[in-house]
Amino acid sequence: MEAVQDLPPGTAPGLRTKSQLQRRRRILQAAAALASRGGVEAMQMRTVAERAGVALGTLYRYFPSKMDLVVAVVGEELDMLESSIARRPPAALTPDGRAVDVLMRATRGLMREPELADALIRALILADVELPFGDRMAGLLLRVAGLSEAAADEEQAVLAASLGAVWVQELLEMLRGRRTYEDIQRRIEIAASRLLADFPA
Amino acid sequence: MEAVQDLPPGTAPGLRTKSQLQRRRRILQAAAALASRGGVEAMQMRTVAERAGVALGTLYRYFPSKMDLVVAVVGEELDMLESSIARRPPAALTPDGRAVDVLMRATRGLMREPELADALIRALILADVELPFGDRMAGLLLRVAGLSEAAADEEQAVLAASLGAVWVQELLEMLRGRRTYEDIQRRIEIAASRLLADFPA
DNA sequence: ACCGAAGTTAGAACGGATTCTAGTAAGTGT
DNA sequence: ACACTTACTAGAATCCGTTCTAACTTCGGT
Repeated sequence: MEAVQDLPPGTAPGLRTKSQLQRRRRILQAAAALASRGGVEAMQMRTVAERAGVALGTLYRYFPSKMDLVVAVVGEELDMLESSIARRPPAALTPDGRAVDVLMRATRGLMREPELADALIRALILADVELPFGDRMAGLLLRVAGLSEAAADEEQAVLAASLGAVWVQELLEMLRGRRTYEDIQRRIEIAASRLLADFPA
Repeated sequence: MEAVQDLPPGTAPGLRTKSQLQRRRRILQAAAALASRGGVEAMQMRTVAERAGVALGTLYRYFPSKMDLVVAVVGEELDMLESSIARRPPAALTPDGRAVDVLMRATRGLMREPELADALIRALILADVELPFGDRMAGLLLRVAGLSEAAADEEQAVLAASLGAVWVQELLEMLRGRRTYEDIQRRIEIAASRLLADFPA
C-alpha cells in the first residue's frame, strides 16, 4: 500500500543499465495491456511478471506493490495527456472553458479503455502516493487556465484543485454507470463556471 | 465488490427475529471497533466474525463482502451525523456558511477515529455501491443550505454534489497527512463560497 | 409435538497479493 | 582475470478474502 520508489527504479534515476530500463518498460507495457482487458483483476502480479518475461520477485523489486505499479501506469497516461495538450492546446476563450476542454479531453481518453480507467482511478484514490492525480491535474488546470503554477495565489490553487476533485468524482460515477459523457460535461461546466469565474482571462 | 442487500439483512427489512438483529448489531460493532484500531487491515473478516461471536459463513451471509460491511459501518456513521445535525442545526446565516459548518462537523467526527475514517472513506470511494457517501452527503448539504432536495434545480444539485466531492478529496488528503484541520476549513470555505454563492439565503 | 425450510457452525479449501529462500547471472573495482 | 556486491530466477510459503461442505439448530406451520 505504500513504499516510495527509493533505490531501484525511481521514475528517472536509479536505473543503471539499459536492460533495466527495458525491463521496466516491458513491465509497464504488460501491465497496461492486461488492465485494458479485464481491469485490475486481470492485471495479476504473476501474469504481469510472466508476460513481461521477468520473475515475480523481480517485478516486486521494480514495483514494491501492485499499487505502485498502477500508479506508474497512470503516470504514463498523464504524460500522454500533457503532451497531447502541448500539441493541441485548448482553444476556448475563457479560463473555465479551457479547463473544461482539458478535462473532457482526458475523460474521452479514459473512456476509450474503461477497464483500465476504472482500475487506474480507483487505485489512485487509494494510493498513499505523493503527488498522484490530484496535484498533477490541478497543476495542469492552472496552466490551461492561464496561470503559471508559481504565479497562482492560494485561493486560485484551491479552486483549481477543487475542480480536479469534482472531475475525479464524476469520473468515478461514470465508471459506476451512473453518468454519461454528456452528464459529465454539463456538470463539469457548471462547477467550472463557478470555481474559475474570476480567473484572469 | 457488489451484491445488493437483497434477502438476508437489508438495513431495514429482512431481519426476522430479534436474535438476527442482535447478530447484525454485534457484527457492526465488532467491525467498527476493529477498524478504529488498525484500520481496514485490522478489520479482517475472520476477526470480525470471531469477535462478534458468529461463524465466518454467517458473517458472509449478513454481509456478502467486506465492502458491504464497510458500507454498512459508514451508513451508521452518517446516521449519527444526520441526527447530530437535527439536534443542533448549523447556525450560520448564509447557505455556504451552514454547509461549511456541517462539513467541518463531519470532519471533526471522522478525525476522532482516523483509522476508521481512513478505512471507511477509501472503501466507500471504491465501492460499487448505490447511494453511498456522495449522494447522501450532497442531499444533506442541500438541506442545510436551505433547499428541500425536491425543490433544488439541477444546477443546485450539481453544485451541492461538487462541494461534497471537494470535501471528500480534502478528507483523503488529510488522511494522507497532507492537510491539517485548519487547511481543510480554509479550503472548504473557499470552495463553498464559490459553489454556493447564489443559493437563496 | 413433528416436519421441512432456512439459518448457523466449525472448518477445510481456493485464489491472488506479497514474502522468503537458495541458487544463478551480471556488473564493478582492482 | 578475480573477487564481490547486486540483480535476477524459480519456486515454495504465508496471509487474507471468499467459497464450499456437512452437520446442527431454530422457526413457522400443522
